[in-house]
Amino acid sequence: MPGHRFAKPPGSVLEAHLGYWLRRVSNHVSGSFAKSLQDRNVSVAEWVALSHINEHPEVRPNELADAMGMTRGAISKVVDKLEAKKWVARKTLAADSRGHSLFLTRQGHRALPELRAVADRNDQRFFDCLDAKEKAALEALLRKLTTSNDIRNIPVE
Amino acid sequence: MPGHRFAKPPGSVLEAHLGYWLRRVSNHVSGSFAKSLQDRNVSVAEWVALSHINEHPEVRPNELADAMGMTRGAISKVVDKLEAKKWVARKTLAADSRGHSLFLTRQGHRALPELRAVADRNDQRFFDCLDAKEKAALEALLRKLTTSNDIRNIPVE
DNA sequence: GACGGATAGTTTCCTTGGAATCTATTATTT
DNA sequence: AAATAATAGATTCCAAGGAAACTATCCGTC
Repeated sequence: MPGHRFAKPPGSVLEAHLGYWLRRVSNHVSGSFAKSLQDRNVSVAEWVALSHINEHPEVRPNELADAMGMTRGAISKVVDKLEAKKWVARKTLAADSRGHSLFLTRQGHRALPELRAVADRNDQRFFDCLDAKEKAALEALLRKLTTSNDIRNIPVE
Repeated sequence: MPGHRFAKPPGSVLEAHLGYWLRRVSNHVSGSFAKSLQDRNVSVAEWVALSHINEHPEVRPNELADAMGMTRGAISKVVDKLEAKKWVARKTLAADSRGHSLFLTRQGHRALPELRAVADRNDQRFFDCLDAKEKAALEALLRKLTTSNDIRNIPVE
């Protein structure tokens, strides 16, 4: 193992930052995922929202925003898109007429499997180069970073 | 530890994807970095470009785009910003008048240390929760993903 | 050495997402 | 119960980045 003896091999300032590597890889993975989805005219954010609403029926836009790490404004637009596709509907709460709850339409449910397949394929393709152990290690590290930095998580319920 | 015994605890389809975790953490780290920089009116992309040009004087926009994983069009705009700040200058190549080379101005050099400090702090803060071993593991995994997926890398020279 | 392609960089158009504002409703205070 | 504050969601405005078109130059061929 050469070059590990005298402090940081000069390398690059950028490369010294884990955030740099993270951004690099993440942008690439997400970018490629976005490209796979764009044949279907679906954005990554739409997929995440759809999937989340599916798993948390009756979520409120508020919570969805938290879960997805986006602002309410952005979520509002994403939901608009999904509503335009007739995949998601908003229902005004009985208790509080300011609030809505979100749920999938029948069509939304029908759209899920294919999108999930695209997501699965994309993920597999990218992380194929890691063996099971490495994948587990990566996931564990990312989870640790998530919780340690109080990154708003999917309502764990 | 409940619910860990029978195959994949249903969890969530999203959470099953490493790309999801990656995006989540990466967005958060970069977002926070962006916020630290915005007092100085500097974007993450500008920091990366500045730093890269510093370490590779005379790079061409072309190469910078490759290195940063951005399009030439986007780089053009980032360089515009840096030029407006008088931190970077373009010099037309003698050999090929289509091409430029980029280099830091004196002011650009002077701006570096403070920005580097911001970057360092941000990175430390986020990855503080990992010990040295974990950090090394994470970096190794990200590097592996980078090379295995042929993510255009900083010209390794 | 003129013409058809490649190439470098720029520009234009479009989409996405954040910040701040706005509207409508509900909660709280007095 | 009137007035004020807080909250949910939508809207507006802006900056960033990709795709594709555009401009200027260079290269290879004839």
